[in-house]
Amino acid sequence: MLEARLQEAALLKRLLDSIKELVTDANFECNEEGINLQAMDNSHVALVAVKLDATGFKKYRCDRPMPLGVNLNSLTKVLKCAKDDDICIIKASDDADILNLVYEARSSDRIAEYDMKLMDIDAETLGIPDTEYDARVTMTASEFTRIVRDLSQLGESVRIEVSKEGVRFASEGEAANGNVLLKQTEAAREKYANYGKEDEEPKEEDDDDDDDEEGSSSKKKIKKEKNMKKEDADVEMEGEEEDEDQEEFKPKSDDEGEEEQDEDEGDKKNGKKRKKAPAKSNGKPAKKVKKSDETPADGGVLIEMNQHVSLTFSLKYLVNFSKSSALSNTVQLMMSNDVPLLVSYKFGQGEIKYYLAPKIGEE
Amino acid sequence: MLEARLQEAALLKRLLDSIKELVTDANFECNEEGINLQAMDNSHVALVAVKLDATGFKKYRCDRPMPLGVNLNSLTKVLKCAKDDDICIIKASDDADILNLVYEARSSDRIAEYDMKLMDIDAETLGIPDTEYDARVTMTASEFTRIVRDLSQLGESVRIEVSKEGVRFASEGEAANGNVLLKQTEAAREKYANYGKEDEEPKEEDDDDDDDEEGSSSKKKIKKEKNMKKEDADVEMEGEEEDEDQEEFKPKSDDEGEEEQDEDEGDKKNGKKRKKAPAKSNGKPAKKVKKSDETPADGGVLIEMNQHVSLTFSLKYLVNFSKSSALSNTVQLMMSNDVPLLVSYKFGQGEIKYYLAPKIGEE
DNA sequence: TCGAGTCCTT
DNA sequence: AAGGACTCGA
Repeated sequence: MLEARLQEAALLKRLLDSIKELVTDANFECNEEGINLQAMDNSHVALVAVKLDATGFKKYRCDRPMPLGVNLNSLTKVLKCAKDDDICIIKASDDADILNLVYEARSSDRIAEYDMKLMDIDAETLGIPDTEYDARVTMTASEFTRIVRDLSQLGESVRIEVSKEGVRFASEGEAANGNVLLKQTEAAREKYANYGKEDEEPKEEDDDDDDDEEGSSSKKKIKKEKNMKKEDADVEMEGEEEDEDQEEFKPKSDDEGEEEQDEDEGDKKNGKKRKKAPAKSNGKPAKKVKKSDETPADGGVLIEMNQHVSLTFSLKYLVNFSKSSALSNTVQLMMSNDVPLLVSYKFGQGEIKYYLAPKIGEE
Repeated sequence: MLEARLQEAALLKRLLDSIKELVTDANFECNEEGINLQAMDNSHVALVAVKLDATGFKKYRCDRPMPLGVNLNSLTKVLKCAKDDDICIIKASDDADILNLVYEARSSDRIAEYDMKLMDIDAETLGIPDTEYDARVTMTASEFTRIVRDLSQLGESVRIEVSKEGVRFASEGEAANGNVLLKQTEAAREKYANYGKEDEEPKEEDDDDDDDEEGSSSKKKIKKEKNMKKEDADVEMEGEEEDEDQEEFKPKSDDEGEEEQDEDEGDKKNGKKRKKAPAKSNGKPAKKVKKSDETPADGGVLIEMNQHVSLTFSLKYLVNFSKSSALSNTVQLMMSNDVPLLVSYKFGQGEIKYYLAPKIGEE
């Protein structure tokens, strides 16, 4: 038995808008901690992972873990029947063959109820390791959207290059080449000082003891990352059907990875973890990270990095990912060389993460 | 070497939006005085001429005249990558095979750079004489847009008829006939009293002594116009490839035209030069003609004419021209019987002019 | 007058 | 399916 009451149907609607073109069917894995969805896109090039925390619901009850196999097109249709500010109650009985959605107007004078057929979907929940990345870029979602959309006019792919000074997105096309450089600014640094530290579990890291083992950890982390991959290989994407695309996901194996940029690395990497331990939160008061963030001004990025990274990705997917800007004002790009990019949008009740393998041939 | 710095990319964006459906490729003729573009539309029925004064740029440098052959679709794409309030720097080296565009955010924390391939386009710069017209109609761009769009729903063409009292736009269609009469009002007269006299070379008229020498000069001007045509025939549109459409552009041939209107003629041609000599500004204070004009109220037209004119034009083109209302709030229609209509939008940094041959058969 | 939603076009 | 334009509502 699952019963989840959502304050606003809009959240689900936006969520579905974000992923429905990438994925057609997916299991909503419900357990007492919340609802998770994970799926490869239809061409098995990208992976999307959604997490909705139980705490984000007005009411949440899930007696036992259950996968709800949903056709996203159907769910999108049903969700279109909800008004944005309707209260939305989702129910499924233990046999999990029907998803029951109730939309209740704020005023309670309208109650709509929909039953949607569920389906059995092979559970391919992939264990995605909480990898460490060499570079993390935090920026406004709208700017990211803008950049990938702009560049997608020119060419098929974009090279993303991160250095301490900023991040550069560069594309080449028949008619024109273009690149956009976003500089790290003090304003951006302050703006995002607390990003992901409130309301949100970092989750992207697994070092639970402490966030700031600066120094020392660079190697460790890199190793850890690799380890993770190995360890979870069987449950990872690689473990799945052998798709040639798959290969891209487990990039070339690490030839380098011995370097130390301890201080920076430590800082960066632990940034997320450090949330609760306000070790050095720039002294900023804990601003609520509401739906996303409340910062209005565009421009500027926060760069956290150990190492210069330069990766090339298909713009088509990035444009697709960027639809999630409806869910959050802020996006984070996590990158390590030759490793899939992680694009993360955190919102009040959870997070949506996209993984995309880099183009190997560069271009 | 060309380098031009534009305060707002929006100007270029709007400019391209205005013409990109009319013309696919065109030379941006750059010289020390600014940038000019001139092209026939794809079906060789209309001609568009854009002028951007060097003085309108924040910085402008052009060492030697150079034509930049641009595919307007490509340029449009590249310009879409600029935000409206970006500073836009255009550069081309002397070999002129690449156009470099840099967009700089106001905050300078974003710098985008695009390189666009240029192409060789047969220079067909047509010498367009600064013709005298029998009638000039000045009105708000939005009203013009509205009228041609409205009438285009009824029929294919519109008859524009100018009398002292006003201007009438009339169309006939299968389902309905319609006409719109705009009366000249005192308000409009005042509103436009200084239009084009500030910031801008008049250029549309050369009667520097007065705008309203009604009566007396009508014949004179007509003659002048014809002279102009003859004189510049070789460089005029007529001089181009023999397109049957061409014919429309050189309406009836001047039977008279032996007279000398030296002063007028000289004026016209030098009109641009004369700008600094504020001969007769109607005593109006020099209101800045900013982006366009600052007059808010719609309605009413200013009519300046020697002679009643009645001409029929294809609405399709007029609707197309009217896109330039993004550039200016005011439009001027210049007409003489059997001569191409000139539709002119003046904006802070220049002007865009469209020429359209009348339909001869009337309908 | 501005913003959001819908419809149409590419 | 996405972007732009237009219309209606707040």
